[in-house]
Amino acid sequence: MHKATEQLSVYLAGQGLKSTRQRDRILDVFVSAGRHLSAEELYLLIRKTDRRIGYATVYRTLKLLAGAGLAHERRFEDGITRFEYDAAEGHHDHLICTRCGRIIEFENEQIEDLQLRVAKKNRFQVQTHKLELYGLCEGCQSKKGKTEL
Amino acid sequence: MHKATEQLSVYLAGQGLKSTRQRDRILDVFVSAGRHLSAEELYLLIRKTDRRIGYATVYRTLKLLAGAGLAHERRFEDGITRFEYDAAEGHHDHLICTRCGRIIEFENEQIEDLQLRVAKKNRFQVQTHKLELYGLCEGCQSKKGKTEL
DNA sequence: CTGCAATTGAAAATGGTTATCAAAATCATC
DNA sequence: GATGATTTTGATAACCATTTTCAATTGCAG
Ligand SMILES: [Mn+2]
Ligand SMILES: [Mn+2]
Ligand SMILES: [Zn+2]
Ligand SMILES: [Zn+2]
Repeated sequence: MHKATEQLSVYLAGQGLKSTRQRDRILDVFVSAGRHLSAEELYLLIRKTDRRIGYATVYRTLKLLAGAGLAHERRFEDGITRFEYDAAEGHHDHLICTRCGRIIEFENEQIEDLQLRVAKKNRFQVQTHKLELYGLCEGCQSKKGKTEL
Repeated sequence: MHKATEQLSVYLAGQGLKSTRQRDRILDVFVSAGRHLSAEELYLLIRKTDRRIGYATVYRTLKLLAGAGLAHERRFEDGITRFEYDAAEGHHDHLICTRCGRIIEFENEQIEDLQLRVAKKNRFQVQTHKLELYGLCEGCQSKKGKTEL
């Protein structure tokens, strides 16, 4: 039993919720993928080995995982909600290629500090934040053509 | 004729597009509002003095204004697209109150510089970026209750 | 004016996501 | 292991912001 599966069990038990084949399966495929996934992408991945899982269940379970702290919800500019497995590594932000969709992650303590300073100056109490840089990844800078996002 | 109206005329002429009562009206109300507006909010504002304007036209015209460089499209976490009039003052980012929806704008050159440094380190060519801090504005920090966004 | 391309408004379509609800599964208790 | 209250599931409909459609109207060059 992986760490994630264990964590989900604990969460479900604590909330008086039930452990199901679907929830275990969805979490397993989600964690294995190891990347940002939309509900549909995850649904299609799971379908490859298990056709007895409904679309709505994937949506519901992703929300559940987010509530359990196992997934983070991300909404980039294309309007599609994606989730990423979060093994509690800590916060990070994103570089998003507008041509191929590639996502690069980064952390920058200096920027985080400056954000808090800006908030303080405006007497604003920060709960969360979002920093996304859109542009061309290394591989896409040489190619020609229109963007994807 | 305001600066914005003038700018729209020039844009339309240059693109072989036509000047219409609707476009002038929408731009006028949009600029006068002086804040971030969704298509629906703008539609309702216009309705107060002119009932001969369609919903679709407001959507289309906002896109047009964005293309003309007169409006900036913003998508915050509530999923509704908003537009703000941009009198070419330059770029800014946002603090967004999750309780009352208030939007505070800020500019921070240091953060912008650090963003470019992060991009460079990842050999990423930045086109645009988005920095949003979500939390409680001064007035909402004292009050109790649930959030809006 | 005239003619034609651009524009409009009402309504239907779209697309991602959520709600509904009857059937099935889970699990504490016997 | 059987029972039964409660939760979960899957198919489908509903939702809702936005876009598309298309016939009627309008702008404007000639
Ligand atoms: Mn990430
Ligand atoms: Mn703004
Ligand atoms: Zn790329
Ligand atoms: Zn507030």
